[in-house]
Amino acid sequence: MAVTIKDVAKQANVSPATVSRVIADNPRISVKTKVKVREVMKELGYYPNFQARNLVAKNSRTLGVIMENSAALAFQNPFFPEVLRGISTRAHESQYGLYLSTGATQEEIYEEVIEMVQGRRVDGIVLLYSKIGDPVMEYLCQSGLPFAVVGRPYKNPCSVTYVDNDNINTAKETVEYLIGLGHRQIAFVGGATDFVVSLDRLEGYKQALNKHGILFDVAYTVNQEFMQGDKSEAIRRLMALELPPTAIVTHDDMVAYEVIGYLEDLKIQVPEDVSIIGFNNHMISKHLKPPLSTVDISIYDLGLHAAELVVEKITDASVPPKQVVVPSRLIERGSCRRL
Amino acid sequence: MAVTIKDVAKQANVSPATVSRVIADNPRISVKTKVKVREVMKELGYYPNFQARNLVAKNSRTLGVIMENSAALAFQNPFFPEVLRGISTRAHESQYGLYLSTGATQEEIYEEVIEMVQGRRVDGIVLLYSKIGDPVMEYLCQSGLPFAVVGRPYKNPCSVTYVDNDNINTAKETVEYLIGLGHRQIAFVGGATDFVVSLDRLEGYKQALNKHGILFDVAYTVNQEFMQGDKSEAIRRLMALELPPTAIVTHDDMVAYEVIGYLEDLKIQVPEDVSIIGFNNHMISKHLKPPLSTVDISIYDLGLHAAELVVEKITDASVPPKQVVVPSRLIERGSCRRL
DNA sequence: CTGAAAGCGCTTACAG
DNA sequence: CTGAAAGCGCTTACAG
Repeated sequence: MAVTIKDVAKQANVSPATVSRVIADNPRISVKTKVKVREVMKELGYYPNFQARNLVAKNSRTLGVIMENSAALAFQNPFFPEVLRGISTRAHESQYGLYLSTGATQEEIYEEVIEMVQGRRVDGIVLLYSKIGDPVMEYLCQSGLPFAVVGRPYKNPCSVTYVDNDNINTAKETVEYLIGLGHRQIAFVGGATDFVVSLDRLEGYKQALNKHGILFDVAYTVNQEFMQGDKSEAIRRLMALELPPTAIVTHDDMVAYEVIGYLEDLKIQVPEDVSIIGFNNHMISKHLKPPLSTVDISIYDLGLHAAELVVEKITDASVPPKQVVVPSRLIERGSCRRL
Repeated sequence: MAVTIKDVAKQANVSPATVSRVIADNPRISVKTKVKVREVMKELGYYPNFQARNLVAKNSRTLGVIMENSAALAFQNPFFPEVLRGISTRAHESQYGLYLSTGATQEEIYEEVIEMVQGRRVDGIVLLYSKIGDPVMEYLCQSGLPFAVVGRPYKNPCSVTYVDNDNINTAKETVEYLIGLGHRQIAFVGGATDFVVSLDRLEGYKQALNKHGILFDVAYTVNQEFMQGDKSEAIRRLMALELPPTAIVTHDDMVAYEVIGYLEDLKIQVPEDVSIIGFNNHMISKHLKPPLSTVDISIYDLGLHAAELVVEKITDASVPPKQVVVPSRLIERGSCRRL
């Protein structure tokens, strides 16, 4: 049997209440008593039982982290580990633990989140994605539990606390960079269309084209869901257009390299024939061939701020919803060329 | 205030004990009562409080997952997300939650683990690494809590439950594959030397050389710590040997590509001048140039089995320590050539 | 088949 | 400065 507060109390000749106060470092307890109790605690190897403590404290000092477990994609992508590292670091600073969702489908996740919240398993939640019509976010909103989203919510963004890049402008500037290099036929390979980040980047892409008098044409866009089918076929189709793209923006570095692979199959060289640009600045991208121009979106900071916001909200329920914009920046390397 | 068992009891005109039994689906409760109580639970939106339930049940239905958060490396590497996906899947099947360590240093992790265990936060633990002289594993051993390690323990492996590849033989076969292609000068770029996996693979490397009458020479080995210094310099030195390697085995695909990058800086081509082989079969490796020959170590299965073993041990404390060997296989692609 | 009571290990007003 | 008592929300022998 584990040693409890009673064992310590008995051994130290004080009441359990006093031991509890020593643990909480209550200033009304004499230094002498504290020293003695702490000695006994060490001697017996006492550690507080979290379940008991949390039950009465009505908190858990735990943050729930909600992510999708389904797609191998979600995991292979460096986004998840890096954002988690940011969350983890910030949580550890404030002595919060991390509880991870394990569900694979949207339904499983939904059920899990409700259990976490209603079951008082977590004090707050970091939602690692923002998608359209997501019941999880809706539930979270009406639950009243502190939470922060990594990514802009689709509906009423002002009432939700979130961290995001300015994806619209980032995408816009990225496309304008290519336009500045003389490109006019620019393709866009985006992520799944139910993610807000995909919509935002597509919007930025459109805005850039529009600003420079280039007509938007869906034929130049490829989305992730489509790519789940036959990716190489999607690229083949793209390059078979009457005016094939001279530049391609992709939503992730690894996807960029995959596209480069398909282009090579078609004897199309990067950057000689086609320029390409990625997102996320994967650690390896600068070492690969060609070194990839990419947008660094500061994934670690996204996680750090999300955790920060949740902890703040837990600590002080009266803070209004906040939105943090994490800067992103274009890193020029060798995968784009001037026309 | 959240709705409790008492609220349900009152509304359903039964005692709290009965409600509790309905939750547990106790067969001694009449169907009629069950139906009524369940109705009320749904009506009031009742969810059990985990803290309370766990306190009396003396378990938490939670698995602790211990990993290192320090190195950006640990996270960028696809190993972590993929092994977590395996763990997550298996845990979810048995309705276990996942609690993640957040510590960055070995000391922080050590403290966290003790708190998790003594504080009854978790019912079992998956340790995601095995390193020499790790106080965490020693503590876990003597704690009596069910745990499983991903990776062979350095000391008394027979008394610890773990999952691993047969790293010695895998490395041996990998090197023999290169020897079979006519290579004699084979370099080895391994991970940090305090990880058992690194030792094992180095051992396999040595065994292969020895078996084929090739003298082992440390000059042909580069370890990760060394590489933390100046990686490109390490490769330069390697290639400046009197008999430079004609083949290089690296412990990770991404490291392999980084090495390839440094080789290219030296105007050395892969596979024309040097053959190279990776580990982990990163999703992107088949798309990159050159397509990388690599050892697929079934990371997902490593996680799946580790979780399986812990759950089994939790369910039945009497099961003896088990060791599961997950198969790995060499995937031949275009980065090696016959001499 | 169901209820009253005790208890899991802790915290926190309330007294003194 | 410290203790006795009540209670957090649940479960589980023990009765009946």
